[in-house]
Amino acid sequence: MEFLPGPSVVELKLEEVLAALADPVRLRMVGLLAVTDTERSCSPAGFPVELHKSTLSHHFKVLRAAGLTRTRLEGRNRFVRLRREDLQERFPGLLDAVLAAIGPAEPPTGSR
Amino acid sequence: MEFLPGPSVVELKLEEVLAALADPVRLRMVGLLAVTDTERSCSPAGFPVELHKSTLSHHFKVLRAAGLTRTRLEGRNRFVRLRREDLQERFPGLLDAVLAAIGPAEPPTGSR
DNA sequence: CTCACTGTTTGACGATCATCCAACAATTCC
DNA sequence: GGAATTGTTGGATGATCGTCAAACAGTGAG
Repeated sequence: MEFLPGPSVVELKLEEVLAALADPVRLRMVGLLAVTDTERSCSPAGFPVELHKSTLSHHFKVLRAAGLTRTRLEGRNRFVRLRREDLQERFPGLLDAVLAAIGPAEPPTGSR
Repeated sequence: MEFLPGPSVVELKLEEVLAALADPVRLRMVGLLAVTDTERSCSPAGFPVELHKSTLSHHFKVLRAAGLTRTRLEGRNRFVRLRREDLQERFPGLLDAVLAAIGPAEPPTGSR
């Protein structure tokens, strides 16, 4: 099981976490990840946002570099999930407050 | 008693609050304001940051526009304070978590 | 081995940001 | 009334950001 590198718990920086969350696209991605609190494929099916795949890749990288998410490799697929425990340990209550403020995100089952 | 205009509680936007906090200078300003949780003069004496006064003015404006602070006018002086209750009402736990994450800020009495 | 798929990287582009400088504005002091 | 004080504003500057397009890279399927 292989993961892409990211900061350890003690390396998490408040400013980077806040900066990563201060973008509407990434805030929505975090909200979607929080819905099931499990891994989610990086594919457009997993994140219904109308952006170029390179833009999504950029945002995934920012979230990972800030330490908000962990990315696992499986063949040519990437799976990403929130680092809720790590963030809770480093900045207690921060992510929960942000997720509560986001409000109910749309469920992953999309019946439009 | 006259205040500069700012958003009402319901007008507070999560992304703007996070964006305002995602800057190291503003994060420090918020931390300093939280120390005494009272009004603080906008003068350089109240905020020991080595920046141009127009830059401080810019940051005060961003904090106020995001709804993090309220600014009161008194002659040619400005006094600013955190809107802790408003932020707690709108985004429960968010500001407390941020302030806890900032850690102990230096006390306002400066005996270097 | 080639092609398809999933993502990443690089560069270009326009927009936004933080900073400083100079000028300006309102208030206070003498 | 003029000077000083406290801030604000506009503009310039360089840096950063989000976006897309094209090219690239690793893995899987046939």
